[in-house]
Amino acid sequence: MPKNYSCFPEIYDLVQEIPAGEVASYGMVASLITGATARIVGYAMAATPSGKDIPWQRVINAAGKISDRDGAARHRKYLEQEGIIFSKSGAVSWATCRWQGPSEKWLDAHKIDFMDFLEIQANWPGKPK
DNA sequence: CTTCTGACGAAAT
DNA sequence: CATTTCGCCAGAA
Repeated sequence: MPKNYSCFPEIYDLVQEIPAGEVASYGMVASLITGATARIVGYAMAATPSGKDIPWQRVINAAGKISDRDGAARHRKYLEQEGIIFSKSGAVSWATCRWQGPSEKWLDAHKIDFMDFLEIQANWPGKPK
């Protein structure tokens, strides 16, 4: 497994914008960060520094499932404690708990035009009507 | 340079 | 739904 990517700090910064009770996919996070891909975000979560208040558990895969290896059960438990509901097949409902995106403050700080953001957001999973 | 390997994703079956 | 296939991309060996 790789070690350090230059975009990790930015990824962590964005993940901290996700509130309890909501979840995002690796791809969603990557879509807002230049140079990042869903895979890179996955690596970042695996290397999340402990004790820095980074809600890594709120980032799951595009299928709405936990794609963890060993700590899958623990991962799911954390989310359930935050109010996330899992279906019988083990997936969350994007329509009800999907993160809607970062604050405008974050977008501004990272120089992302709001209209561009809306375009990106429109392609996120489980498009809420 | 080549090959392998992922906390991934989308499309096809 | 679940599985398979292929695309993806930066490190490690």
